[in-house]
Amino acid sequence: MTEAQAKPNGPMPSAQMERKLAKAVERAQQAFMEKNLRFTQLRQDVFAEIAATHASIGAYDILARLAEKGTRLAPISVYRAIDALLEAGVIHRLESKNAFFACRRIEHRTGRRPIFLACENCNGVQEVDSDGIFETIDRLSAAASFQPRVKFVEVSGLCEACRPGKD
Amino acid sequence: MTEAQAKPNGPMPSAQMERKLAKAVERAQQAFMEKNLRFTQLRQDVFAEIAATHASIGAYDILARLAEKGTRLAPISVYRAIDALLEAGVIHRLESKNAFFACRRIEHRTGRRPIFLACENCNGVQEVDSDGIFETIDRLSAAASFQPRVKFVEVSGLCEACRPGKD
DNA sequence: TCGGAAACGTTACTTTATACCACCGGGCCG
DNA sequence: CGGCCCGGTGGTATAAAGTAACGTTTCCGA
Ligand SMILES: [Zn+2]
Ligand SMILES: [Zn+2]
Ligand SMILES: [Zn+2]
Ligand SMILES: [Zn+2]
Repeated sequence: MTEAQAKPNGPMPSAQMERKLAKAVERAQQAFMEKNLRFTQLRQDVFAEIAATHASIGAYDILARLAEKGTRLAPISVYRAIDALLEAGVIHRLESKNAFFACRRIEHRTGRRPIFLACENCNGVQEVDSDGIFETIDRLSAAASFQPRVKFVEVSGLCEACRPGKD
Repeated sequence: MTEAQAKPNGPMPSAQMERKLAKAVERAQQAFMEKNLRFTQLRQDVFAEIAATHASIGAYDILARLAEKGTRLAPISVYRAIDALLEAGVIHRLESKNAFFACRRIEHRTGRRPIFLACENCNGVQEVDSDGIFETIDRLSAAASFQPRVKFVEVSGLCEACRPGKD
């Protein structure tokens, strides 16, 4: 896993990946500005690392990758950056895996919640529209006199590419 | 926050609690028999500890409570018991809290999935019928060419008893 | 009754996450 | 200008959650 210079992360041409990553970072910056939060260097570095994987990644993996690039950090620093990124809504937390991934849908930052489809093989995550699930949850909660605050809908399985019996 | 949770259902005489717990243990035993699994002493102890809280409880809390009663165990032993209890379907795991609670709906052992309403104040958990949510998830997964394996829907919030602004 | 599988004990370890305290740098008040 | 607050950061240490490895015991069916 040592490459000349750039991110060795997938079958996509490095240049194109770089461009996409830069765009994602730019969008993140925008999100921070809109919420009057500071997109510091550390936060940017951590976000870039998460966005670069195009999958879910654990806090300590981020730590390790940054370390490889010369940025040695304490875990707490990464977690603080992650907290800020979560607050800005530019990443999501995958509860079932204790991992994080970059949000690719701008509308999530305005309160709209998706559901997460997490591949057990490649760690890729799809965010798909909840199609009324959260409304149903609200209704069920109300019927149970329960006041919902945070709702998690996560599905673990296999994505199309990782599915067996297809070639 | 490991001690003395208020029960969602108010104070209950100790004798009655004992009786309820005994019943729960008995039902668990039944479930183990039906699945040809062994309801060993360790598993029974761990289950009793979980069922006694009437709320979600972490593995290390179980460990501590058993230790107080003279049963000193290694973490792995508790986790092995938990695995068996999960397999038998007599407890559920709350992914968003890394905690476990006793199932109070027999029908869950036959594949029917509920959604979980977890109180952030008292740690009580309600299991309510999913009312088609899981079917919706299946549909959304199919539309995304995703093959689901494990699904969970968890809601974190406040139960009726813990709700502010009501007395 | 004996042989293999399941359960358990013990030790050590990994992974995930937070507490605590000091410091720095920019905005703000006097 | 000078002192102060405050959010962000660095560093150390430690808590919390979960697992690997390996040997021993217990159970159960042939
Ligand atoms: Zn998103
Ligand atoms: Zn995949
Ligand atoms: Zn249940
Ligand atoms: Zn409550």
